Amino acid sequence: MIYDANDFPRTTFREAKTGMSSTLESFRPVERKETLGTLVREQLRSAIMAGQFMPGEKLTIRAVAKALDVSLTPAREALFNLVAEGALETQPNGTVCVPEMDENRLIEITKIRINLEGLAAREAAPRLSPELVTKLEDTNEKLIEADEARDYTALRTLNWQFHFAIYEAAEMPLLSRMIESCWLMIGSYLNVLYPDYGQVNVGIDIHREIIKAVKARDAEKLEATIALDIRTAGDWLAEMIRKRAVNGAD
Amino acid sequence: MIYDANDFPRTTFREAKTGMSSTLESFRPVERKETLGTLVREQLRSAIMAGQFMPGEKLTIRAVAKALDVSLTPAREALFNLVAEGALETQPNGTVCVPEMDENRLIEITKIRINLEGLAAREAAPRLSPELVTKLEDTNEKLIEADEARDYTALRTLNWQFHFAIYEAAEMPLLSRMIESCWLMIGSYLNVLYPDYGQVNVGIDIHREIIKAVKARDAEKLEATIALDIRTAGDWLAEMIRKRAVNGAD
DNA sequence: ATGTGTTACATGTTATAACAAAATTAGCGC
DNA sequence: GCGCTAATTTTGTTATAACATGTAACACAT
Repeated sequence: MIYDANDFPRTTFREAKTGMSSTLESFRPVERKETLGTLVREQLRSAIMAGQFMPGEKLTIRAVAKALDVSLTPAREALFNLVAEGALETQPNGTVCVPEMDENRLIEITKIRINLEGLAAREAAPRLSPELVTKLEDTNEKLIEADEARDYTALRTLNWQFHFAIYEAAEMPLLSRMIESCWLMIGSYLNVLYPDYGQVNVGIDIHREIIKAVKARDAEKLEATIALDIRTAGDWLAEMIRKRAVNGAD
Repeated sequence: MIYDANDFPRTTFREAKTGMSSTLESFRPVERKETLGTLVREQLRSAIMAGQFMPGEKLTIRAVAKALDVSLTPAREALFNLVAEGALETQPNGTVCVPEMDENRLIEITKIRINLEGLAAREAAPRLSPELVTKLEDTNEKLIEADEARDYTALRTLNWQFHFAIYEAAEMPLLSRMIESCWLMIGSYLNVLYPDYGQVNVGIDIHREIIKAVKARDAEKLEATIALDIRTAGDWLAEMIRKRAVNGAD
């Protein structure tokens, strides 16, 4: 109930192993049974990404275990994995909580994002295919529709898909994962700062520019435009944080 | 015995919360009691960093638990936290193992490192103090001594301290942590590829250049020199991997 | 000797119980 | 009402047992 699972398609690391008999050639290796710990972690990941937790909110092991009807063991595993990933924090007494966002943290994450996503853009540029362009245009269409429909949940998912479609083209799985972690770190704050609005509605023009750069396979422009996108979102969030501080919201 | 703890000083994330009475101003928050899971994780981290595990080596939960004389719970927690951090991997059946290093992976990590550590260098540049310069010179002295004494364990620790002294100056804890993860990912291979040699002995000249740049607070030169350092190490490792592939070592 | 089926063992997964420490609440005296 | 103490509850930590699954070894039949 609380932990509503959205589908931010996660980059996977498991490759298919080949080598079967002739008639069974078309078989794919059976999908690995997901452990409870993994399932819990993905649920939490989606909830964090969707901003369903308040900054500073405590996530007690037992509460998570109860909410998802599992024992303490997988709940604890999931929480601490997210801590290790940087998405959550542990307080001195061991309690896991959603990290607070201050301006310093936001600035740091923004700088890291510009570097990491810039690198992904540069590396992806020479590998960008016409198929990807159509996919991006398609995603952007849906994104605009979602924006007009004020469906900000879908909007956020589509924004994710838009950006990671490019980053995946770089074929740098470790890099993708790091970028993902960065998104998780800021994802927590979107809904808090914008209970009613999305953060990317101003970014649609920038998305058009990104698509142009992808079409042209212009690495420099692509990187610059993505950096602009990140910076814009960062400035926006920073302003929100400042407002919040002035208003004394807590 | 197997899991020999070296001291790669870990960047910590627990900031001191201020707001004490005047006389107790100088007090530091009491050191958090380490949990078994944390201790196991740090032991494993040191062992990985020191390259004490072979690439592909399986780390079974029970073996770790037995070696450190703890139950399965903290051993499992430690292993999976390192997986979440990217230092270890899980096989399809859930077994945790040290990731294999191929050239693609090495190239990817090297690119990421150049970006991340370059960012840290740029950000650190304006904050570099004369005290840091002396510290770096001191560390480099010891490093040269360790190199001459062929004490490659000490050498690696000192190399770590040298680089992270600069990165810490950037005061970007999240960035430091990401860089740390990168070092962990390549650390595993150093001893395997160089059972008898260190990898930084050629880097001492570069270190001198780094110190020069730090003295001059020249952000561009610092970044470029660090990039050179990373690239040099990467090329060296890549060559080793190729040799190993030809020799068919496994 | 090879292939096959069965058994034994190793290993990951998860729930539970017991414990300790922290946080909260209740109670009491002033 | 305020402050302090004690009791209660909450919460994190860890060990253990039970279970499921995967792997290896072994015996047996062809």
